[in-house]
Amino acid sequence: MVKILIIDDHPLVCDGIKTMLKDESSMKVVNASKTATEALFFLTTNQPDIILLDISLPDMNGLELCEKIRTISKTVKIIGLTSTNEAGIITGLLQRGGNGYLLKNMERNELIEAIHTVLKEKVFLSRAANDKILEQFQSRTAAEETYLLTRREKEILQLLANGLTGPQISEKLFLSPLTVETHRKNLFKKFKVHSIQLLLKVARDSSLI
Amino acid sequence: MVKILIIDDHPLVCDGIKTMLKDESSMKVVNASKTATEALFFLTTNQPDIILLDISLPDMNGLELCEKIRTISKTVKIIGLTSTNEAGIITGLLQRGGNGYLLKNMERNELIEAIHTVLKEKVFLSRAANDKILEQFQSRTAAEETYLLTRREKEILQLLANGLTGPQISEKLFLSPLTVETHRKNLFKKFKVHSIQLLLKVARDSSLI
DNA sequence: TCCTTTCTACCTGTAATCAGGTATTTTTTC
DNA sequence: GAAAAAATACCTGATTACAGGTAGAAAGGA
Repeated sequence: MVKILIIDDHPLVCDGIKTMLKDESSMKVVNASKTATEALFFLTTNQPDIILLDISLPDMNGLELCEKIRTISKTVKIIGLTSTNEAGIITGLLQRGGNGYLLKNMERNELIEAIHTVLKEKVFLSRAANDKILEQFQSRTAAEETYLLTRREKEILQLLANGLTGPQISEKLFLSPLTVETHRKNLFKKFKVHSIQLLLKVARDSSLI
Repeated sequence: MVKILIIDDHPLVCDGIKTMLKDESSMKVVNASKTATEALFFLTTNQPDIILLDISLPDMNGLELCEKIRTISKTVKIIGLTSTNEAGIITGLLQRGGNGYLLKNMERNELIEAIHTVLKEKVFLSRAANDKILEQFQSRTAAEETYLLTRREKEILQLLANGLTGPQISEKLFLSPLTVETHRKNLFKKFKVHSIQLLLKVARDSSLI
């Protein structure tokens, strides 16, 4: 009997998962915790095989909780659940000992498949999660390839975004003000702008700052 | 028999609502549409009493769909569903003929109460939604009271945020460049900054632009 | 109708930005 | 070790931003 712990503060999600699993005679939802604290307490006396873990909980970040659970149990399989498909969260979860990732708009068969996969010591990523990681990688790469900022340019850009003036940046980085000017002009050329305000606007819109 | 249409692309949510309502003998979920298109098609031949409407659908904004549904039926009660508690969405829904608003982390009794309330021709807002509207109002009021920008100052601020220079703004607003300078200096004084970059940073952080 | 607020415009002077480059040194890559 | 890239710094000149004000007109409120 596969024992499943749900950690999610949305009753809809918990009820939905129970409904999806009710015909799986080999699987049983043993608890549904609404908070990280509740879950951790439950885990002091219980050992589920699978944890379905919402990434955004009221009292703790899901990634943080994943890490804590992993120190408590090396063997429990942790599948992340979230509404939004973000590459950073996916990789963050896997780096903290997570075994899989599902979006809340999953279908029943996908949930079942995820559980079977992680029980076989494999990592499960939904197709959407896979696509998102790839897309994000390509997108960031494209953005970085579009502008190809050097190390110094990135640094100057960030300091400009923080509101520093050219002279202030030259003082901070121990450079000649004229050097900072040159970097600024190089940034203008790369971003095809003619003012610091527009430079910051485009950079912000491109998620570079 | 109260006929309920669910419009939501998350199977978990649909299953969860069905589970919550299964003991309500006077209520029946007659359909669960995953997209706006599917819902609108369903509504050509069916007349539910209640619609539980997810605000973010794959093929249409929920507020837009609310408006469309309202042109099809003046009497159906529409309760918005969303994960995030945003005052703008809440008021937007009500302005488009919605009858209520629920967060997806609702409990079963809250869903039941919402349905009963809107059937009595009343507006239902969850406590969280009510609190959010009040908080947002207070927050914006506080921000506006803090800075007390005049009409022209707000205009200048927005144009600066769009990347326009002083001379460009003077041309656009048919003002003397010196007038724009004065407005800019007044903004600096109110925000206690000494550069346009910092002005925009603070204004952005305060959600004024 | 008067007072207050907002808007408009001006002044001198300094600092920073912007443009359009050139050129040398250092670091990185092959 | 050589070539390429990055970093550094410089030049003249023009434009814009910033500072610290003053002052009158128009609009709004009491």
